[in-house]
Amino acid sequence: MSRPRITSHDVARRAGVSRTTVSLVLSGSGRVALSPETRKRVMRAAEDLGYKPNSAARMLVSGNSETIGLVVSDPSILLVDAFIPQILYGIERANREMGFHVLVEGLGAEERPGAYDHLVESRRIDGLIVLNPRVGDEALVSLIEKGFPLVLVGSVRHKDEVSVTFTTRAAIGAAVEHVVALGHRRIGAVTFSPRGYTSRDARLAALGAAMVGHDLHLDEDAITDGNFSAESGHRAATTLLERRPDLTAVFAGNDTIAIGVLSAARALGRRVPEDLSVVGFDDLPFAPWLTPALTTIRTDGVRQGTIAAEMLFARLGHAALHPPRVRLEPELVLRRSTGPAPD
Amino acid sequence: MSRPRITSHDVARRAGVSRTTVSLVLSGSGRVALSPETRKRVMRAAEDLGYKPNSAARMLVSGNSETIGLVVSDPSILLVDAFIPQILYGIERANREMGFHVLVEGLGAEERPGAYDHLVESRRIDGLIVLNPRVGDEALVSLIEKGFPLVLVGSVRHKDEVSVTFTTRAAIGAAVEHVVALGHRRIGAVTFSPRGYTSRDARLAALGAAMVGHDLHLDEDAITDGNFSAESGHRAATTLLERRPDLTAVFAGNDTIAIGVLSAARALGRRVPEDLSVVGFDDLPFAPWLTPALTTIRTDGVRQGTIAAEMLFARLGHAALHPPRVRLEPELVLRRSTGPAPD
DNA sequence: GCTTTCTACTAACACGTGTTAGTAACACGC
DNA sequence: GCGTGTTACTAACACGTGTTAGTAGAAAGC
Repeated sequence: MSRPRITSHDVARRAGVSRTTVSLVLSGSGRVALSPETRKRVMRAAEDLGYKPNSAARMLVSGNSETIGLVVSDPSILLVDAFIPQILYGIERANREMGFHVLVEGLGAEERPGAYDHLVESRRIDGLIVLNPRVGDEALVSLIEKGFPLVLVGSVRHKDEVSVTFTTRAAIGAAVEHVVALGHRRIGAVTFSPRGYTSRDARLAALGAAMVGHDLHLDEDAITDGNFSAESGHRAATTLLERRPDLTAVFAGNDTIAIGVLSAARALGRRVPEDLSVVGFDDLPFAPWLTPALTTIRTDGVRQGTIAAEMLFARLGHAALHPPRVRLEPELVLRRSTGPAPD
Repeated sequence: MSRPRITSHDVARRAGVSRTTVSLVLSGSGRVALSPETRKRVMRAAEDLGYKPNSAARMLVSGNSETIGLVVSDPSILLVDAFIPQILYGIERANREMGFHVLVEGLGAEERPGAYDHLVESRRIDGLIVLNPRVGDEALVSLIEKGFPLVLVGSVRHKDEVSVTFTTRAAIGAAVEHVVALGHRRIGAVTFSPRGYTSRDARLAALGAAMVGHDLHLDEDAITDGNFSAESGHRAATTLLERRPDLTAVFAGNDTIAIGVLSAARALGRRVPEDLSVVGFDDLPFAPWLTPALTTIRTDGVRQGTIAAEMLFARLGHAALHPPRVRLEPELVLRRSTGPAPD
């Protein structure tokens, strides 16, 4: 271990040229003329010695780290919700293709003003992707206003933010249409999180709006909040179904919550879909294999992650420009957890 | 944006001392004497200016990046298996506590000899944690033999490896005991992956051994291989149950696979647990909320990740020494998916 | 009063790279 | 023969930090 590092100096000596030449060959912009023969010789020497440039030195002089930061607002969500890994995968793959690295950083519960400063100011990263941002995160807003290269997976409703989100109106509209067509009129919801997470609020608003379009109303007491986990979904659904036993359809905030809803329904002796229809959100890979197979709204987390990464590369000048806000369109997937309303 | 960076030079000027003094105050080993008053003044100046040391410069001179690499052997597993996020969470949290950063790197399908060299030789990371290593990964073995600080979450059965794994004998023994006590004698298995992943092989071997202890035999045709996803579990279980309709109990390679097994059983008209008992592995957060609630073997992924990180810190000299191989003991959790064997 | 020890600080180097300005050699045009 | 380019290369600086060797001044020892 700790055998002496090979530096560009060693390569230069072996190739019989100056260190400058080595640098120009291996990472020069081509603005300086070099004979093809010298080029070959240097590259050969580098290859022979197994030369890998020291990234710290490179960062120092260039100012770029070829690394992006990925901030997971509340990392404990990782434990229970399978959606984040999809996004992570998309981001990681896109970065790998660009030769970039991904630094994963969790934020604790504390959201003090300087939360991101350490990462940003230490120049460790060139840009940032923030997952599940919360409206009102001041540290985040200040970073946006400073103009730091930043992409949100989600939204904080800031005019200058760059973000990837999913529209909800059309798909939830279609889902409501589907459920209403099956005869349901008393519809409830179990969200995936407390208030403040924009996509929770957006999904709920879209549900309410779609119901109004059918002369229905989403009652306040027909909503209970989950907290990311299946267990929280089970508890919230139990509360909901005991308070409002007349409900015949429930929209779950996401598929993990839906697992809990299915479990709660079963525990209360309600058969799905005969007595109760359940609609999920996300279409995670396990959704078709639940009992019963879940009707849900498909969002493509991998794509969302990939696009977030591409938008960031664009801001860093490495890719074609994107519009500042990308909104993806999810899609209704019909399976077995929705059926005709009971009489 | 891009306002001039604040360097230690600026802090020095403001505090009226030399740059050296600033460096000594903020990160010196205390071997040089400094008056308390100067200390205060420097710290005050740094605070006022919001000084954050440039990490690249620091890395360059110190040789440490305070970053560990986390290699996910096959990142697409992220998409379908919820166990990896548990480990990731544990690692991330431990690193955050130590002030370390985590660089996540996926390996493509290609496993050429120099797979890890880029990360290691570029000095971007101080140490490495490898998830789901595969026996026979030469690049990995060569890294181990070079003595690079490396911790495996899993094993490649190398004599010098440092690894965290789960024992399987006792817990699987208990599970077999439980199932046999319920009257089952024809037992099958659906693995979570093809051959070559050590924990697949270990779980299968432990199952076979435990069965022998009860004068039973795990037939070759009572085993089918899944491939991480619930879908693959469904397919493999369907094949298995059609080939061996006499089986009354099935061990699933993990809980995600178990989702598929439950789904397949239902599709074939086999009730769980009345007609078929199912045992999972991992006790993921959703396991209690499946239909029926899953009997499974609890492994603590977060703890595994935390310990892996601590072992690495130990190797880097930042923490107390660990034994080179830690084996955690999982625990049988009884729920509703196992019941008396049908007559 | 002279040397010695101690305190508080700093000058100067090192880390390994990218890049700009500059040079030496040579060809070319007139 | 002299300026003008062109080609192929290199010396020297910059990036921002950690650390060692060294210095000036004061205190202490005798």
